[in-house]
Amino acid sequence: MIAEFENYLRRQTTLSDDDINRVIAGATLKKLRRNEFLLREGDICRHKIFIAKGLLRFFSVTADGGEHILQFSPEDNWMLDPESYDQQTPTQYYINAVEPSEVLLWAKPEFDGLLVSVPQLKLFAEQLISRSGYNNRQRLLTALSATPEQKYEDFVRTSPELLSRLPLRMIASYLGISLKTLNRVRHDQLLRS
Amino acid sequence: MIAEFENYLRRQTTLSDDDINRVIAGATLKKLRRNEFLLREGDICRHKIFIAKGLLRFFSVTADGGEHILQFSPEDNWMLDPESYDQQTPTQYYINAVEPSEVLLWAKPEFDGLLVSVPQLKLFAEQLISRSGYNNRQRLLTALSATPEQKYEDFVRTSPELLSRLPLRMIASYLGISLKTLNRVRHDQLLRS
DNA sequence: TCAAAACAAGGTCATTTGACACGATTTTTT
DNA sequence: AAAAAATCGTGTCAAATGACCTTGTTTTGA
Repeated sequence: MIAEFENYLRRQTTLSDDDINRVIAGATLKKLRRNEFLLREGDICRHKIFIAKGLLRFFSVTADGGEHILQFSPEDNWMLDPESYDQQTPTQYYINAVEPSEVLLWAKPEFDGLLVSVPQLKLFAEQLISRSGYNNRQRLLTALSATPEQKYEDFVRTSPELLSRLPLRMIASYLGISLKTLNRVRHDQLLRS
Repeated sequence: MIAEFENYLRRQTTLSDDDINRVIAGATLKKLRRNEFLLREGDICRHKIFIAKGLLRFFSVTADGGEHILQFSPEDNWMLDPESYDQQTPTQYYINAVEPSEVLLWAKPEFDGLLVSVPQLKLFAEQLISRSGYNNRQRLLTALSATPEQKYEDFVRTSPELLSRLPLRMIASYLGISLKTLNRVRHDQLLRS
């Protein structure tokens, strides 16, 4: 569980052994059962989350009870509500485990300390924020401009490894289309191949 | 034109007079005619843009020729393609002037220099990036979950000052709905009021 | 100031989409 | 191992949406 995170840092950064140990020392371990929640609407997002194993989802629940998934985070990714975390204000979102998962948590004060004492980590964090921004922009463009069929093809192309790990209703929710429409798209593609 | 920017910095930051002058010294002025372009697909986004007067739009053109607007930036706002700017790679987007506009430009090397020599500016820039991230996330959620009517109401609520400055076809493009649907929503709201 | 272009608003119609309901399976949990 | 829950794929139908076209008006730029 810690080993996964250590390998991740070695692959993605050039942090020294000491720095890596400093970062790890600040983390708390947590195992999540399927469907267990890490954040609910109204909570304050107090931790940065690294997913060592499993798969989390980040979603919103609208007034009519509909769930809308903004992000999936499988192992070797991070998850948080940036707005709620940065400003320590109540969130409008939910985070829960799609699969049984193992995560590392850093409380904000500890992580802020690490950002100062490990400057390399700050650079790395900024990279991650940038990438997340690019992704969101691309996702917004797709949501605005693509047909349901294009949205699904895009998902298959960019996240093939998630396809078999997610129930179709979650993929539909992520793409902003109904389950019915998603089934139609998949059915039509079978005919064409 | 520079006065607008100076006022903006005084309102939004606590930069010293010296720092403000340093930032201004790095800028180039440019006047834009209605519909003039600052960035086209394939270009590299070489400048940060501050809008002193007028209104710009940031959009993508899909294979079928459809325009999809991701962002409007009126006076006292910034505009750029972060991915193309950060990495100096070709963009997939367009930026042009909705109204005759006056902008300030900083080439990336100069602005990077300012971020180092004026640490306060760096903090301010990070704030802006965060806010832009929050906005994008909110926008993505709306695009995924809201009905055309809710999207329009949301736009009227969050950007009333833009309503009268934009042709309806651009608002429709920004909301990801057809002009026909937008007209229907507006017509129905007239009846109800 | 005047011609050209852009725009708002609406009509028609074919298509797409979602809501609801239904078994047949598969997966999860007890 | 059995019961409960979740999932997948499908059928039907009504409603929502977009493509295309037209008219009258406003705005723009020469």
